[in-house]
Amino acid sequence: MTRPSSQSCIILRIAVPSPVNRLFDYAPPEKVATTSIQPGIRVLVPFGRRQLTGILIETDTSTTIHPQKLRAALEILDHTPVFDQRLLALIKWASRYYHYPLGEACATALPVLLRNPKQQKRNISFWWTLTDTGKSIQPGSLKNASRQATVIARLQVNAEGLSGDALDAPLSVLKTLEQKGWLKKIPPPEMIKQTSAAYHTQQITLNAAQTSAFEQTRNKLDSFYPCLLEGVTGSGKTAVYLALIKEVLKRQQQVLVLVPEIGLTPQLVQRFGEQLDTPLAVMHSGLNKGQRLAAWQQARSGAAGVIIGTRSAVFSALAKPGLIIVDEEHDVSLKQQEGFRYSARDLAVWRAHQYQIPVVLGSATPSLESLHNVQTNRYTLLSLPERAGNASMPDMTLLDVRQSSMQDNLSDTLIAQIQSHLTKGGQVLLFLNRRGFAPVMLCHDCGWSAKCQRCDANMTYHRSSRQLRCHHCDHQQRLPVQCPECGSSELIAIGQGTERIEAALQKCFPQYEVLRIDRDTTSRKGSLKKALKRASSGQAPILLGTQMLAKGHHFPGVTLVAILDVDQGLLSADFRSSERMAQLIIQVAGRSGRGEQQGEVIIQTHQPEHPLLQQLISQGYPAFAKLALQERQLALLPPYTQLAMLRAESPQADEPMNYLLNAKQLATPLLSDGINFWGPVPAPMERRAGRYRAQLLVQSAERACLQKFLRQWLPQIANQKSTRVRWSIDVDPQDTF
DNA sequence: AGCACGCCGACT
DNA sequence: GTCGGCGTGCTC
Repeated sequence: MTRPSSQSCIILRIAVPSPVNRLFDYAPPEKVATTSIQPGIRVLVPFGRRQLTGILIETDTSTTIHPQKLRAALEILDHTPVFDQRLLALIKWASRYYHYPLGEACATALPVLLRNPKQQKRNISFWWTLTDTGKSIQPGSLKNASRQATVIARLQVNAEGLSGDALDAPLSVLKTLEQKGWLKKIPPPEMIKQTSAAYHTQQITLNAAQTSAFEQTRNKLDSFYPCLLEGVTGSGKTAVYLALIKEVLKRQQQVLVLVPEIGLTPQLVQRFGEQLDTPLAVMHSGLNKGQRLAAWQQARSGAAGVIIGTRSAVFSALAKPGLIIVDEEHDVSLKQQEGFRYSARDLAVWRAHQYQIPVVLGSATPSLESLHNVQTNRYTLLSLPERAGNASMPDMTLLDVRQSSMQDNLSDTLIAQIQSHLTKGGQVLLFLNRRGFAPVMLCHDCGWSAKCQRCDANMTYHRSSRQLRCHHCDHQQRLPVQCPECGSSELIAIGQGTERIEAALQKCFPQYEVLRIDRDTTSRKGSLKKALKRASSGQAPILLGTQMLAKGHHFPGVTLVAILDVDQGLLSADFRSSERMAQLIIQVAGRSGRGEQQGEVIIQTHQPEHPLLQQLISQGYPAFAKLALQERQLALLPPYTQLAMLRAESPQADEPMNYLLNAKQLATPLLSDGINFWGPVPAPMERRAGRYRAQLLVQSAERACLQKFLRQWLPQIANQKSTRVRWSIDVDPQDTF
């Protein structure tokens, strides 16, 4: 039997957001012009009993699917692809490399409003704007039509118009307003024509090192040019970014800027906004659905010259990309820690290669991976060795606190130093990466300690709320008055958190204000901003906080920075912990002496002879990194080898280990040279939030070898039937626990 | 992941 | 008799 040779032979091969990692074949919907069928468009498809938004990956003329099983797609949702060819290639590559289903990878790359089947009836190809009549309407006069009022109000503040989706209103509402003559459809904005004259009005002054970094990159704007901009804190990396961005904007191209987290976005956005004469599209977790879509559209249409966002922005559709910048490239938050575990930094480099444009990775404390890439000549090193302006680098000293008298983690020497700086009118910043009052609550009479019911962890005592809280799950309870074991009322708080240090500081320095900044004091919206303002204005002489304080903020009055407990990081099981600790020390130290006065940094430790710590303090980060890289090489760890972590978890105690042992067995027939297993072992904190966890590390000297192995192995793991065990694979893991 | 089907225990 | 527990299997 022959098939009709009509257009019905076209098969749509679609990536559907489902953990089933393969494509699904569909017939085209009825009456659809074949011209609109191109890879990268969204297609509404029936999937089992549901309707899902999939992405068309390719078309074919035949299928191996039984004709009776082949269903027709319901609707073509786009005229122009949401992913152009190069973006689709990036997502495909990432899906393969991180072993995450393509359909789900596509879904995470799209704004929610475009992946929710209920909301996608509206046409994103058209934008709406107010007519002259519409402009004069008072939204308040539409009492009985609040949705219409909202639309009018939003368009009144967005003169250039918004798309139907960004307006987040049903089409019926928009149609009504159109009929009333208040609204009209407009085509999406084109790339805004920028007059190059505008960029000469505000010249950026660069010092010699900045000029050199800028010029080297500017000369490579037409080619793939991966470079590491290593600039000590305060050396003015942002000025180099700005100068480069202006060059790219002059060429009518866009710049994608990736930043680690929302915390430092406002400062960068403000500075960019002041210096650049182009709309900025900002993408971060604080936006609502409509705002996200608006930003996405500005990026895709080219209306925004600069797109600045957190890691998911690496998937933004870009009209005319000319440069990618990854700020704080060492930051762990650039790697997604669950689900689609991609590294935004690594994907940024891949994307830049694909577009043949430069990618600038900036950091004061580059990752060992990037430094290794410099050593092997894959990246060019651009360095800014000196602080901009008059500021000089702070003096760092290790303070050996062994056997010295301590009050709540503050040694006498440190207290004296704090006093001295305060007397001279300086501001003091103390850093402790542990919030709460005390990490352990112990019964003095029987030795009972407060453990979390759902985790293998002690509960932290929070004195202000008189609560015990687990920092690993959401569990919290009131502090018992008596020991639940023996009834004793002698419950004692062991160890120090920021809350306790705050109390100690208030006692030591009653005449000075202590400002504590951690997740507990800044949970209310806007309170962090307020506290940071108070800190940077110098109103509070003593600042105390967790790593929230470490990143990117400018406190010009700070002359002394103290790191209270550095030992924690040196003792951790993770092989990256010393790198993290060093980065944190340098970042925190960078808060000191950014103004005119000389800064000082004191690091309290019980391990003053620790070689990495010694190297860092006496020779600085580059020397530390060199030593740390040698250790990695000897230990056969990244960046000299490649890792992938298979994790398993279950509410049942022995299941994860058994599952991983079995997975390792499955691998035996596949094992080729160069694949090594480390484990399986139970996770260092075996039980977390009521689930038992185990892990198996796979190591190889060659990326390709590891990938080839995973490609054969993972499908077999997926076939292992186990209802309770959940597993995941993490390529290039950031945490090995 | 959903969502159904299916096969066994405690209820009005 | 059926309501509902979660094991098993499929999605073009």
